[in-house]
Amino acid sequence: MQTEETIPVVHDTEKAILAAAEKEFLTKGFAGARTTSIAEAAGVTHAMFHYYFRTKANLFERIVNEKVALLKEALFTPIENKTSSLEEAIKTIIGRHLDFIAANPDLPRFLIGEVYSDSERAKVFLEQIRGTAPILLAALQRKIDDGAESGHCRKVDAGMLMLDIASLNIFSFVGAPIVSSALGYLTEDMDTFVAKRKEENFDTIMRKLKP
Amino acid sequence: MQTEETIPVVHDTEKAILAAAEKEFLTKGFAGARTTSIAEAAGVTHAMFHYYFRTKANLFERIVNEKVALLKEALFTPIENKTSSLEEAIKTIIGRHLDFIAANPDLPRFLIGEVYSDSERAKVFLEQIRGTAPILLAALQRKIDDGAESGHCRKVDAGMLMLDIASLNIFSFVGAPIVSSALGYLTEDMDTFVAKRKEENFDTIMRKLKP
DNA sequence: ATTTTGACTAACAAATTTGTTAATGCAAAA
DNA sequence: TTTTGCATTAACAAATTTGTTAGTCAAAAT
Repeated sequence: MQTEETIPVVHDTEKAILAAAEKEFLTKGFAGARTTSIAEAAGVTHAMFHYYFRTKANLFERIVNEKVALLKEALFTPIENKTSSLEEAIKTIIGRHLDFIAANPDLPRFLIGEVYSDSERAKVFLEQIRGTAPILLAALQRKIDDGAESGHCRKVDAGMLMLDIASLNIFSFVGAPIVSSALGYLTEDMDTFVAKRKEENFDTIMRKLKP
Repeated sequence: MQTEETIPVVHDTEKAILAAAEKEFLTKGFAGARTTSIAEAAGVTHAMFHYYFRTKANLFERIVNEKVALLKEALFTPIENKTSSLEEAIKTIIGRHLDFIAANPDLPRFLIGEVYSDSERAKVFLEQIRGTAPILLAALQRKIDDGAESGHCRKVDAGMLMLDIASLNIFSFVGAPIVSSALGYLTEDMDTFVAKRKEENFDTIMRKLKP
């Protein structure tokens, strides 16, 4: 039995707590999360929580940072490609955004809730947004202006367009429990729904751009 | 001094607690709200909270019910008017919705958060939605189908269109702190912003409907 | 062989938070 | 005038929740 696992397996306790905490925080928010519940879900003593992460606020901050880094990476990778058309650029932005949300369906609601209820705690998030969003917006505005000059599209404000895109993409998930209660369909599998919304939202935005 | 206030002025304590609780619950959610903070904000002893409302859950439920009734009244008043065109109907729906959100800017985030974090507590909300939304949707679908037959618009799904409308309207407010961080404008006064978005969203939806 | 190190537990402690209760004062009814 | 009922307070109680600490145990280092 010494063939497998000669490599030290160490403790997965820390990872278990991290995973449990992520779920607890994302679904219940900081105020609603209980360190005892996290420990219990991780299958360890609650003292272990403090042993590894000291305080609740500590672990919370760590998880927020991790998630924000993920978001930043997914969304704010430049689409500067000179050859790509405005249409392709928008398709890329919508696609990336929607795929990311589908992979992290609890994140939008979580960030919205935390940013509002405590401007201090999720400050990192706003800082990251403020730091990187203008770059993406400037690039998009340039493409729109170019398109407008050659008569291919209307000259719309890139910021407002991004607000439209964000609204359409995010609310499909954030409002899901409410919408699926009002309508019936949405209970169909998520992949189909995401694919449908991706096309739908892209169409909506392109129609808004047409002269 | 007996000229004024011969009418019994009774206690405004109850009202003060109600007002403070509404603010606390709407901004912090059930988990984040503290009964002591509510009492303090209302300027009364925290025992008064329990004297008038027994439990935290009690008062919470009462406020949710009140808000949901308000929402229902604002949104689900029929637009059945036979004479009105599809365009007018949509303008009415968007206008009503956006005005209501502007008057209750914390409500969407609150409902979304509570519905998700505790499906039991804000159950009333989902029940109201399920009861009344289909009526509005059916009426809207009829108008769309009529318009499509006479070639005035595309035959789109009323549910999906409502999801678009809800997304565009709600997220303008829910995402406000985030968006205003990414962009600068939005710090201008709310009325101007609401008026702008109302037009903008109406335009977006009408473009989606055009053949 | 013994010392040390790190993961871990159980028990405790402190603070917060919700809820209760007995006592007080006061205004209207009896 | 007495009594009744209601709003209010202060103090207490119970439960929850976060955080600490002294000590155990096993494995690695010396």
